[in-house]
Amino acid sequence: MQKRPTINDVARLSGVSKRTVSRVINGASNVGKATREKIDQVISDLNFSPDKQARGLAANRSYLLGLIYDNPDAMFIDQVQRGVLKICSAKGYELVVHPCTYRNSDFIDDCSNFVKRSNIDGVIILSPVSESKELASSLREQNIKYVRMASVDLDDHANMVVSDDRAALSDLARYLVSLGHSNMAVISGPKQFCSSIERLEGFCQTLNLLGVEIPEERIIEGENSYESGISCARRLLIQSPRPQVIFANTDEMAAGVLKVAHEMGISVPEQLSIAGFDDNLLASRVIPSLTTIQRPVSDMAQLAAKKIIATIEGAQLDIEDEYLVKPHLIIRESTRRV
Amino acid sequence: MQKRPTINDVARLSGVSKRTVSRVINGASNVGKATREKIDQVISDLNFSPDKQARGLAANRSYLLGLIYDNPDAMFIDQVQRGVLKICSAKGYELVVHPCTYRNSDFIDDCSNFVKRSNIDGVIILSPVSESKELASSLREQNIKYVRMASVDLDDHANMVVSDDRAALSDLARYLVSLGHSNMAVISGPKQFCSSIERLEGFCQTLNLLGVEIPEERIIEGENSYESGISCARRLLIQSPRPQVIFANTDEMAAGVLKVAHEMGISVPEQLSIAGFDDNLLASRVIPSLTTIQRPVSDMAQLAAKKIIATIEGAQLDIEDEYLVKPHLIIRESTRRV
DNA sequence: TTGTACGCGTTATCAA
DNA sequence: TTGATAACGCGTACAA
Repeated sequence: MQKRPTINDVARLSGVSKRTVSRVINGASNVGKATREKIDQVISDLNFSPDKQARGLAANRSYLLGLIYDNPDAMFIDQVQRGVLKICSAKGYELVVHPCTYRNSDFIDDCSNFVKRSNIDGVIILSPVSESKELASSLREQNIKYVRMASVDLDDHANMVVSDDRAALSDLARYLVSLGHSNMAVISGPKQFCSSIERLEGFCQTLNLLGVEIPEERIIEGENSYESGISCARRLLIQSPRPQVIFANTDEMAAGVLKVAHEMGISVPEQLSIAGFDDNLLASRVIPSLTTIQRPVSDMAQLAAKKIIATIEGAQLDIEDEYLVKPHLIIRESTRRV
Repeated sequence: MQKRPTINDVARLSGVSKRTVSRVINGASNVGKATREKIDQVISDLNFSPDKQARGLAANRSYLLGLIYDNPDAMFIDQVQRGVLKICSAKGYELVVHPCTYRNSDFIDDCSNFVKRSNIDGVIILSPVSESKELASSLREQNIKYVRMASVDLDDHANMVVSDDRAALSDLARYLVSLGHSNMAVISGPKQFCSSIERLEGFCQTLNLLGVEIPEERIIEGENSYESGISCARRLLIQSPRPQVIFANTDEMAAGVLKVAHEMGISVPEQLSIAGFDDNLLASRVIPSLTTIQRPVSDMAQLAAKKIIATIEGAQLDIEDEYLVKPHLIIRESTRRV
């Protein structure tokens, strides 16, 4: 096993100083054309690539990107990771993951330590952790660049990728009304998350516009989990008259509703329409498959990666202005005309 | 924003040389007790932690662990990542992820480049990529430590964590026979994966022992996906007499079988018992919920992390001998006595 | 038990 | 356009 070539080897073989090689590596403009070509040749002959450690030590950069999240949806996480990697590995960055626990009291410290220890150049934060003002300001203090993925623009657009959940739920509302429904109920997400509010409001406000009102007792707060979906559905489905539509804040909860409907002998979608959010793996596998809302997760992740890298490298790109993406409605079997 | 403290600051404030501080950081034994305590005090006062880059540059170590995989089961990936992190972040390592595409022709190069670029100290490889002899030897050439997670011990035990799928399927076979079944069918995984073979053989051999034979036309090869489960189930469920049990190599495929049974009006589990493998999210959400086999994924991941770190740090631990874990049967609603 | 001095592979300052 | 040379923060022969 031979040792990795260094910048010195390149310099020696090219007959120039390593400073010049360094210039070529970093794409500086002030290098003679012939010199540059010679060096590029030697680099590719040697299959040389600069050592990240040394580079980081000298330039105070690690070429490492962090990903912070506390999200139970594994499929979402996986899509984000792959999306981010598609961009960042092409630009010479690696991705370091850091799942955490939002509700823990040492959550901020835990994340701060992570960015400190790992020396990452920047970090992408997924919802719902991304909604934490404290985390964002802690990172700002440490002078760590970040991009937050969320459902509301709670920061400079350069630091945000937002999914327009509100608009998506407006679409869902319109669709359900177009099916002739008016007797609806909602299992919302925890009210402390902006995303829950956005979705709930987007849904209800559009319904109001269309002349449909949801009575207060038909809007209950769930915890986004399957079990929570089950217990909320039980409370909703014993009301009389029984709701004919339930929108659940996550597919997991929608699956819980489906389960309860099945237990109670309520047929879906004949007697009850159900809609979820996420386009989780479940959504297409469950019988009947779920009408739901799909965010362009990979696109969002790629956008976030582009933004964080642009910020780190100090590029002044138009990309800073691009920040809003719109989820779209996926109609499956769980919803039907009355 | 103040600058991070360095080893020099610690040395100065403790009134010793940095060589001694270095000894304390790295847990060398030959340091006076009083000196050590003094230094530890200063370190915690300053909230000092050694810079990974500098450390890596000097010692030729990066304190980075890699994770290589090509597995469509996001939940599995997520569990592995969290399991690995539980161990490695406690020991001062970070986790760098690298999803890849096994069937691509440049797969080996892609992974080699990854370990080279990222400077990781070691890598954990998940199945089915872990079954690649070529990847393993390529890593060995590059002198990168690795641990492979698989269903067969295809390497030194120090480099392996194996899940005894064969034994688990033996359990499933016994269980199904105990329910009085004998009329069974199998949708196996792709035959080029060892895991598919292990599961199939574990199942069939135990059945044989118990006097149950599966005719050849009732063992068909799927691709582990939902769609594949659907097409295989169609072929199986038109056979007459119709099989009363189908074991599918993954829960995804089992969900496909469930779907087809539903379409054909075959009630599960009354007329057809179904079993899967993975304990995927689906398994407990689908109606009826799936009898399946669960691997102790987090335990396996933690074991793998312990092993890779032990190898990197040259520790001669007993942990090298521990390598086998056994998945266990989870009985749910999709299987029933005839 | 402790300390001195150098090297790791890069970037950056300053001069030529 | 190029090149000596000093950082960067830490580990480690070697010496005391």
